[in-house]
This record gives sequence, C-alpha cells and structure tokens, in this order.
Amino acid sequence: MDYKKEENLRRGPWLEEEDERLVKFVTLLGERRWDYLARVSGLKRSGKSCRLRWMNYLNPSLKRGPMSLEEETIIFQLHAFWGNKWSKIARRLPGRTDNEVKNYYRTHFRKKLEGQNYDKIVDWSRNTGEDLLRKYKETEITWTRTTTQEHGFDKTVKESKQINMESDKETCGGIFERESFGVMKSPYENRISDWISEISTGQSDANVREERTCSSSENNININVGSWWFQETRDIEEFSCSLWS
DNA sequence: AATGGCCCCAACCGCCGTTTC
DNA sequence: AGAAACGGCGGTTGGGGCCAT
Repeated sequence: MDYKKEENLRRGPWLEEEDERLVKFVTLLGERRWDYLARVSGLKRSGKSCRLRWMNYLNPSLKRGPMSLEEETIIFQLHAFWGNKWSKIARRLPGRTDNEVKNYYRTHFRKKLEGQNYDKIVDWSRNTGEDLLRKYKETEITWTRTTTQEHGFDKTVKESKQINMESDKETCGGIFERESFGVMKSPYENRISDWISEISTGQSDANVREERTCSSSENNININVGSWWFQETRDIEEFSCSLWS
C-alpha cells in the first residue's frame, strides 16, 4: 500500500484503543492479510502499520526486558557472521524482533566498535555466552511433534529437543533453555494479554483449523517453549554449519 | 528550575521477493 | 504469463525521557 495515497490514515504512536482493536482482529483473523484486516477492523492504519505494530509490540510471544548476556553475545557473534541480517539474527533469539535486535546493536555495539576490537567488547574468556555456544555445538537437535494449548485452544507443534552428547541429558527449548530469560510485563502488556485471553475463548473453529495447518507446515516449524513460542526455519542446519566451521 | 545534548526505541519508508488472481 | 496485492526486510527518522550543566 502506498502511504502517500492514503491521506486519511493515522500515523504516529498507537493509542490503547487501537491496540485493543488490533489484538481483537488479529486473534480473529490471524496474522495475515494485513491490508484486509486493517480495512475491516476500522483502524485508520495501513496494513503494514498494523503488521508492524503486532510483530514488534503486541504479539504475546514477544519477550520484554533487557537483553541477557547470552543474547548480547549471540547478537554480536551472528552479526559478525551474517552482517546486518537482523531478521535472521532475531530468529535465533526467541521473543526478540528484528527491530529490537537492530536497535540494540546500533546503540550498544556499533558505537563501541569505533576504535575498539571485538574481544574488548565481549570478554570471551569469562563470557558465559561462549560456553553456551560451545554447549550448543555439542548438542544434536531432534524434532518431536506435540500438541499443546495456545491461547486456550489446541496447537500442534514441532518441539525442539536438545540432546547433550556429553551428559546425554535432554533439554527442551530453542537455542536456550527457558530459564535463560527473564520475562517482564508492564501493566499495559498484562492488559493486552488479558484481551487475548478473553477473545481466544470465543475463537472460531475455522481459525483453529487454520492455526493447525500453519503449525504443520513443512517449512515453518513452530517451537513451543513454556508460555511462548517462536518460529524457526530449516536454515538452522545452515546456522550450525556456518557457525562452527 | 531551565535547557541542551544524548540515548533509546517505536514507527515509517522504500525496495524487493513471493503469492494470488 | 503478467499484473496487483501482500509480506518481509533493512535503513532511517522523530520524539520522549534521562542526565549533566
């Protein structure tokens, strides 16, 4: 959609009422057809704006709070491998968006990089992130299909299972274990969660069917970890290879 | 208390690849 | 097959908040 042609569209910060309405319609219609969703919802926003607001702020799978040391290390290392592939990097960080990663890098790393070496920014000898990555290298990821509850209805997912080659202990999750992250929610975010819970109770069967279809897609593997989930792609093999070669 | 500078991040923009019709 | 619509991505911007002076 051409923003310049849509003179009557609202711009700038989202109002609470707009967020509430967007959450309702995304829950009802799903995360697709954003222009259509923007029209039928009555929001005077572009589809793109709606998508961005949902993806970067309202999506309940997003994690809030400061970046952990592990996340910081991952961002830094993957940026060294891939450059400004923010969405690709963000997919390695459950609950983080490309925008968030991009902003974080710009404010925390780029400035520091001026006149400094990489090893001065991240103390590799003491950094637990490196240990984490080494541990990850030593693991083998297998996939299992499970059914869990998502927003009050069944959701079939493929769940990652890491098998540590040394200890032979299994841990579930994506790249990290759940305990690696602290989830913080503001009162406003709690309200959004409440809206979603309320709406989901009356979710239509059609939407449930569609949700299941998406989850079982060959190329999109939804990984459910506790109360949140994220999308992983098949290039995890590529990730593993390039990271450790 | 006022103000100027800086930081952070939500939101916008434009481009491009993919999907749909 | 081709045009239009849609969705994703990376770069950029603007405004609010914080802090030093």
